[in-house]
Amino acid sequence: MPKLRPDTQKARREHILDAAEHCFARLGFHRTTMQDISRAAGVSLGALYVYFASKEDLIAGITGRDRAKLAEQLAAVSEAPDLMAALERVGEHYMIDEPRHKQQLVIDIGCESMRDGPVGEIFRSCDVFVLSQFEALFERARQDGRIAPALDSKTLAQIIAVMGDGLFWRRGIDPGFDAKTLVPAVMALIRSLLAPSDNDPAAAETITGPQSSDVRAVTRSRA
Amino acid sequence: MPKLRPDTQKARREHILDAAEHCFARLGFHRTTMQDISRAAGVSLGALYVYFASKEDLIAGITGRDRAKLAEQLAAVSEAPDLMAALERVGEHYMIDEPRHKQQLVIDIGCESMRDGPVGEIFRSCDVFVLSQFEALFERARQDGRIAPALDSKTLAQIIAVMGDGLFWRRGIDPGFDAKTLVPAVMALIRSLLAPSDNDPAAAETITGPQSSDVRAVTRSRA
Amino acid sequence: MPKLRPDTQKARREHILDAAEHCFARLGFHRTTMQDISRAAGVSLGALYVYFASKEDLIAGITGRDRAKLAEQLAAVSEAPDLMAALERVGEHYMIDEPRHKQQLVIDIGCESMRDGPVGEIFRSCDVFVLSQFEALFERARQDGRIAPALDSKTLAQIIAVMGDGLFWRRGIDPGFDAKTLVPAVMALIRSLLAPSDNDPAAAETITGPQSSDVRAVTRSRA
Amino acid sequence: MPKLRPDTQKARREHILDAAEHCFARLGFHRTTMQDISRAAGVSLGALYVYFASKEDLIAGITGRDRAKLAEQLAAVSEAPDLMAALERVGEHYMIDEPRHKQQLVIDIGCESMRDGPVGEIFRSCDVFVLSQFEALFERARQDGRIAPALDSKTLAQIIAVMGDGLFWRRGIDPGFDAKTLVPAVMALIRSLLAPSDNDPAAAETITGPQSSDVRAVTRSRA
DNA sequence: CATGAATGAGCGTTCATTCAT
DNA sequence: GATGAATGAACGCTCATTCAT
Repeated sequence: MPKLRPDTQKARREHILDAAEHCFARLGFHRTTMQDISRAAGVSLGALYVYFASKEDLIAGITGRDRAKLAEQLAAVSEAPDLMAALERVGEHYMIDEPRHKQQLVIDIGCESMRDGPVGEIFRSCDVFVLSQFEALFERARQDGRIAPALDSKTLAQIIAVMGDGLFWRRGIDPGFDAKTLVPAVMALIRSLLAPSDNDPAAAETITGPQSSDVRAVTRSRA
Repeated sequence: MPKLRPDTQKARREHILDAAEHCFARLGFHRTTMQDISRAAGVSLGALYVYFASKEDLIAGITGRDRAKLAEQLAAVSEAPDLMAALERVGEHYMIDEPRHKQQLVIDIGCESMRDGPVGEIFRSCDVFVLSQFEALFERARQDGRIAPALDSKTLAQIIAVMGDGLFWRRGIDPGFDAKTLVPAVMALIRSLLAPSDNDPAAAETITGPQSSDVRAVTRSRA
Repeated sequence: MPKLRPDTQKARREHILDAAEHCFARLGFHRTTMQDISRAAGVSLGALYVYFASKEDLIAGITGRDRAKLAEQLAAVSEAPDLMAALERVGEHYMIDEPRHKQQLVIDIGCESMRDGPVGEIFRSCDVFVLSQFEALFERARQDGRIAPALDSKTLAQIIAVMGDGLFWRRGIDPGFDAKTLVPAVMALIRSLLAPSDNDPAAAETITGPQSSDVRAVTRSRA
Repeated sequence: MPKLRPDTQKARREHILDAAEHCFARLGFHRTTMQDISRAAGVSLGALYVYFASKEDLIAGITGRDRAKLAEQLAAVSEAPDLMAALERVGEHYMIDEPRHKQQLVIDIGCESMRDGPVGEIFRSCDVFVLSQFEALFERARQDGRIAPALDSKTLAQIIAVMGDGLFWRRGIDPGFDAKTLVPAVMALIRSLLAPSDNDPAAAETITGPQSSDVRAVTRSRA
């Protein structure tokens, strides 16, 4: 069995990562055994260790993959003509399209990252990256005159993180979580923070007026 | 040997719970061994099992205690003359006064609660309780004319939970978390959602203008 | 099961050490599993770890026990009226009375000690101890006029070690090893090095004369 | 694909054996993995198994090579005009010129040879061969009148082995081993055993007096 | 012949839980 | 009631060896 073609290797790695993600999401990091993952991936235990040096390395792989995906999405938001609409799409993607166990996985990894170790380092670096991406995004938007927030970009990024993570957490933790209601409500909140003016010079009025009507619309849709 | 007096039993239980809380907060649930806890409590391993049937029972106990405490605080908020000020005090208590360990403990417990089992049940029942308390609180405030929110009380309660849990999560997860800036900012957001009319019947319009001044006020008040 | 009496604990430790010694001697350190030892000791795997923290700790225990025993023997030699006779008794004890697998065990431990680690440290400290004991023994004997060696005590101790270890090694390694012949022959060599005068002022003559006759006696006994 | 030329095969074998020797010497037999060796040899894992059937087969190969080398040296000693000088050169070669690694390797192999298996067989056959070579050597020297030992040749060979192996062992095991002092001292002992008469027919009497001067002579000659 | 990915039994060690004292 | 020694299944991980390519 000579050297595998790099793309075959890559594919196998991804396949194992998928299996691991699935197991971790269902059972949690600690309850999942390497056997579980190897079985789920249809691969021998030894083969697992050919691709990943340790259980933690699997988490690192999953986190890295997620970061790459989020980076792409953030880049797309950054270039979108309508900032809020793009942001909303990202929010809906994560909170509605994706299965709930993805959130649970992120929570598990975050939980694991609290006591330091390699997982913590990776998770933190990913977090710093996302925060700085958001900050840059808002800074650019502000300079382009597309938003007129009262808060500085860094704080803005942090509040977004608080709300995004809050949604993540609640979706993972609360079986009664109502994404359809809460995501738009949070988005309206974000909109009020950013005070976006998009292409509309009358934007100043969208802050109170339309925003509250948005909120009401959401409320009505629940009725 | 006669049965221990009930209050001695109770005290011993509390003492063990304290030790367990300490260990879980420092090491996390999975890394803490029953030996660790028995040692920290100055109690034999066997005695531990007299008071708690299993490791999970210990988290259940901790969660229950926390619930009682939060219920008390919520009751106090409910009876406070100034709703927002009371809410702010609760927020500051959890996010600033309490050590970071406590957040990490809650995150750990929440994480554990995701896969069903006794911990999940307790945690969820606690969550439902808090949510309903908040809902009732807002409903009463609305009927008293103290707030004039655009959203229904249930959604309001859920958004508060999202933001509260978001703060909890970020404080536990992010070593660079800046509570002094973020807690007031989130409080201002909540104020804008509730549109409290405590002293001002025109509160509904304070979303942008007054909101930002609110933020500044809060920030100033902490300096 | 309350605290075991210290002597019961000690006895259990010794019992496990015996079992481990037996296994290591038969199979070697690396081929012996903790299961093997626990089975041989009639103890559960977990109980093994109550008494010894690791596999290496077992080696440490065995080595420590051996050192204590040798220290006793050396002390006895030191106080014996007839130095050479006492030395010979020690040599015969180790090379003839004790089963061959004791040598093999020592060789195994020494082998393990070469690449550093905790085993190496223990083994080396034991070696230094024995060497210094020998040196002190010879120094005292020289000052008492009981021996008149041409070499200094330190070198003497080292040569004794070379010959003692050589005998150990060969007994462990060579199934055809003839202790009955070689131990006396080596003892005669040691005698020639020490030039003992015991209580006999005519000792100078015992160096060549009796020594060679000793050697011949040994040779004859093999015929 | 045609079979490789026999000398290419031979060269590859030697090359792998070199790499294995290096790894074993540094890490020990058990800590060295087949991967280590294949990497050190710059050869694929599969290729390793083309040349050597197993890990044990590698030690067997190394041992065999050593035997051939020692046999050559012994033959040279046998033909040397000055027996003791030749013996001394061999001793100095092994104990001083060669790196300590080599001793450790031999000890490792000997250790491995204790529990039977192919390694034991090879090692033992090598040992028997060396012993018999020594015996023949001494027998011839005695008949030629070059030595006049008090012991028979077989015992002589065995004592030489004890002392040689003792030096090997101590050099491998003891970081404080002082070859410069001990090798000459042991050589003087051997000289006293052999009672060589090369230049001096009165050699038989040199056991104490001349012996010590011999020791000094050897020591001086190295200064 | 050469390759190196794949295998899987087996290792040392941990720890929630039990129960004889 | 209290003790802590004992249990043993289960864990993450290794590595000699094989064999499809």
